Amino acid sequence: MASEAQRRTQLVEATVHEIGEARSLNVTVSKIAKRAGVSSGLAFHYFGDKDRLFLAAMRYILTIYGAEVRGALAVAQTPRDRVEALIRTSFSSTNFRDDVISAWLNFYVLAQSSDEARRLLSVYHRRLHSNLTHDLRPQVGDRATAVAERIGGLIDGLYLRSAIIPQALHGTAAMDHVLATLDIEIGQAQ
Amino acid sequence: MASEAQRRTQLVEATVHEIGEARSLNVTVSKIAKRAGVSSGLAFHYFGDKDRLFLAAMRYILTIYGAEVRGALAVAQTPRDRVEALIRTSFSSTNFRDDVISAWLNFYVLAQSSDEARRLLSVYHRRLHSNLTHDLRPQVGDRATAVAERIGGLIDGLYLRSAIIPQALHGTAAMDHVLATLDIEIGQAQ
DNA sequence: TATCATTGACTGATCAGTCAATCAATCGGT
DNA sequence: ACCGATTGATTGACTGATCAGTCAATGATA
Repeated sequence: MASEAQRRTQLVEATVHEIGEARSLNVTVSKIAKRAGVSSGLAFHYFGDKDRLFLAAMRYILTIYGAEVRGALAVAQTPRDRVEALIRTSFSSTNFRDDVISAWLNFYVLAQSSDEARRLLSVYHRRLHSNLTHDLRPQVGDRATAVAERIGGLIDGLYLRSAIIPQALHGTAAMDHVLATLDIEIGQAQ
Repeated sequence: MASEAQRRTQLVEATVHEIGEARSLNVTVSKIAKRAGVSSGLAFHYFGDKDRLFLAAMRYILTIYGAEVRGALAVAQTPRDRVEALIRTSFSSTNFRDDVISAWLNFYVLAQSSDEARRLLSVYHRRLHSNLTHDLRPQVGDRATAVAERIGGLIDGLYLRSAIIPQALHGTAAMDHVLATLDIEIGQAQ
């Protein structure tokens, strides 16, 4: 017998793996439960329904991403280092794992129809934006907000491209483009 | 009785509408057929299976987008105008219709598991990239390729954000950011 | 004994895809 | 003009499979 917390984690991780394997949200609760080594009944017992299991998986992904960002920021010294840390984290190997990519894409789709999913996604966006703005201000002053918007958008867009069509744009190249944009924006007259 | 071409178009358009309404690919062929005013059997008769109906819908969206781009380019005079036209078209009202947004997002998901969907998506990417590169070259010289990559990525990323969380970023604002980036990139020393 | 974890068989609903049958248009021959 | 035949358009009932969610029963623990 395991504690509720352990089971929830197992189920959530299994959900991410299954989504990654199916490359869509078309995964059955039974398969998820099987992968987690429990019965389907238990999944329903703890999460109520499939939607809430998906949302828990989304929170899990966002939590890990958030932790990675915090870790990277912790070792950064200058504001410039901190912005670079934010960019590099977005293109880290963690975020290029097949299941993580698939999860993100499907969460974007889910965000269209689920208020809670949209809320979670906008929390991520706001946090990234506020981190960027904070560390860009010493470097670009009043332009910080606008530059943060552009750097953030560029991260999302290039991530999307390199995740889906890696032949056309490797993750490393994508990251370099964002860093190049950062240099250009910082070099602008204020 | 209607011709095969007419029926195919009706079914494809109905598919886009249904995807837009469901905000996912979880739509039944029966509902699509009903919306198109025909029986489900006819949909299978013409498209074979659901996947091929989705791919046809994707081609339809990309064709319309391509036509809009061609139209906008036709009236543009200078290279700068042409790049602007490409950017503005990506944020046109057509592309902000709910069903079109939903279709795009779901096509990104589909591209993970369907070779044909990925192929279609990379055709779109290559075309945008080559258009951008061509018209950027007179303005930024050898940097054209890199700048095109960044502008293209920014378009995708900001489109995604403004499509999903319009409260955080209106489509118009998103477009302005891309145009601002264009100015900055052109203003760079070569 | 009381409580919590866990199972897995079961139900009801949904849906992709099939198929045999009907309906409409066209055409070649008379 | 008329007719049978051929071809293509169209239907919708049907099947087999899948799956979300339920629930009564069992196992473990304190």
